Amino acid sequence: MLIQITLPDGAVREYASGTTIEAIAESISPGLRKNAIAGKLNGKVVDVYHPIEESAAVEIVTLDSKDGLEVYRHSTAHLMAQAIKRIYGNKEVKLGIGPVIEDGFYYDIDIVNPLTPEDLKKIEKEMERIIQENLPISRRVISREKALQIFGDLEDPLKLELINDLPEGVELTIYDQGEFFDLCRGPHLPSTGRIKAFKLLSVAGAYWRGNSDNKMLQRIYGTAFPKKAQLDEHLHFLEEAKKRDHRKLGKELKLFMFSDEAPGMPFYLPNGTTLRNELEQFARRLQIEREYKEVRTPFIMNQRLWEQSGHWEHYHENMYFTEVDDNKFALKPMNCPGHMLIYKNDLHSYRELPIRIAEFGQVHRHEFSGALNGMMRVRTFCQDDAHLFVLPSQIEEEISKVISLIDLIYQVFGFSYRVELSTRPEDSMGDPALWDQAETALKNVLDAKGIAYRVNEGDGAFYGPKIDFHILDALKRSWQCGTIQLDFQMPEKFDLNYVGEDNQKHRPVVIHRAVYGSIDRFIGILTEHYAGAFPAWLSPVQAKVIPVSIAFEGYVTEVTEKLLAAGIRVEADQRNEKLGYKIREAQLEKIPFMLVIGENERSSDTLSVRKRGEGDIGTHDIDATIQMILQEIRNKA
RNA sequence: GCUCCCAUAGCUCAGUAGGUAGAGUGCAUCCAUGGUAAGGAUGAGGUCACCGGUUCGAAUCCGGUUGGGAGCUCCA
Repeated sequence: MLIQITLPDGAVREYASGTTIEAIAESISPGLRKNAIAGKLNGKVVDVYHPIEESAAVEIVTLDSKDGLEVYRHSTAHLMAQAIKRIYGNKEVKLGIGPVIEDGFYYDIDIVNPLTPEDLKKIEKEMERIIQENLPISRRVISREKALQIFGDLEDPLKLELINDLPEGVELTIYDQGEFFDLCRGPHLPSTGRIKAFKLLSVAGAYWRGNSDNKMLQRIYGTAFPKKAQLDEHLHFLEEAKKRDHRKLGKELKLFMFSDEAPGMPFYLPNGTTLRNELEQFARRLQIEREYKEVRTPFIMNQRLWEQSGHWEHYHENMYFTEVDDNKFALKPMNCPGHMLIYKNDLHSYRELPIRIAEFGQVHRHEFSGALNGMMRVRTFCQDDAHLFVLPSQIEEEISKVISLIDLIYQVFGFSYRVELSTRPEDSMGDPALWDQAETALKNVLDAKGIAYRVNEGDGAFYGPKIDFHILDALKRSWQCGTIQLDFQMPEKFDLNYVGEDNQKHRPVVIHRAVYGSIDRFIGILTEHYAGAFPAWLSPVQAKVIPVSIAFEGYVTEVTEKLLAAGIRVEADQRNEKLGYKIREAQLEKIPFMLVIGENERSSDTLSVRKRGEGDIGTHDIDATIQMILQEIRNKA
């Protein structure tokens, strides 16, 4: 019987029923057959050996595609599992799950002895051996009973649990390669010899199925690429990313420090304080232009306020408490309740709304010790927070304005970002109908602005749905920074109201928003983003005056004072060192402008300018240099 | 919080048979007075994170505590 196969280019070819992806690839070209590692049958990824009984749309999957790479990495995970079983014993190693992730794969295993980096090397060697053996990888369908029997014989409780949890009617498959087999949906490469370049990266603990009530397994991370050069490039990227680590750069550039006396709480050194002040001032100016009013609220407020706001119920495990004069107080984990009190301090008319209250609010949250990570995850941080009190009819316009503000600010840093809409979580507060209304409002704005977004079902805050802005850092990790949250609950809890046109009381709606999110974390992200070479407007020291020798002290002082008077953050390096030495040091400090002074400059009232990233850009007179630096600062480039 | 790893001079790190510590850099002093990424000499600087145990003797071995790292979980 003949069947018709439709290829991606629209061509239709006839084959005998029972043909395979492999055979179809071969019929197209021998090269394609060599490169085929899987196929897509009506959009579903399958093995190259998969028999095709009926007419279908078929696509040959090669390593160049995303699907192909995933198959490749998945097979590498199996290869690793096989190597581990060979080394440590078939029954001694219990396999959990071994999925493909962003830049590689991992496998969770249960094994008595903790694995060390030396073990990883041993496993890699064994993996190489199995590649040499070029074992064919084949698929077989088994019944649920048979699967339970096989993994029961293997004494592998993890796989048995997986099998038992698979829904009825699902086809169970096992993939074999030599003596090794694994329960797996597949598909996989045709044989182990197809794997060319891989590397095991690290081993760490991971709870079985991500639940801390379950047993802790060992997770081995690895990565694999079709070509050695690609693997090398990836490993090189990881090295480069390490050099940009904000914890390392923060120390080197003296931006901030940490102390055993306050784990997870950053100390800002003078350089970091300058940077942070610039970030705050930048946001502050834009907010004033947009008619926000800035406030400050107490760090510690009575516990009953937090009970009223719902934070006690939903958030107390992350809060710090204290007792003073027999009264219980809490250190604020969020700024909203304070802003609610400010709103209630006055009677408001509908004519006043929207009211936009902003605060650079320092909050404290008790994070797990194991969750702390430099500036990225801390226990006290400053939010560039604001609460907008609006009429229901103003919701969409106000949200639209916030989105524009966020976009404007991110553009200055050159960040690309992703937008996510998070909907009602399980422990939500309030009427589901209000939630639906709020979610619809957020969707409307995003759609109207033509912004692409992903929906995260159930990931909203307990008081309302939110739009989150995720930026991508140098390590390609995505960080949630900006957020816009709609809140119908807080106005209820605090009995907020305004007097309407009808002279009656009405409920305003609250919009929470942040752009940097955490200023502290934003500084961490910026440090990695710029690799410590901050643009002039953010640089703690914008210019350094460097004399060729101590003979020019007077002129150096004169120049320095002129720059200071122009508002430039300048330092003079009057140490009795050689020019090259001082330049090297300023270079390591990543200072944007070095102003070199010697006899030529003094006698002509000029400066020799050395610009970061460009080198010596020649001699300029003092005022022109000042203007050039000021221009660069203003440009924020 | 949990699992594994780590903690030596301000910083980056050696110290791999248990015999009370070393380099580079930085710092101080002196010499050298210089033109775009490191001139030379001398010197100061350490309860080897903390507490306890084993031992004649512990930076080194064992236990605990604190802090850090890689993850799990949660979030900004």
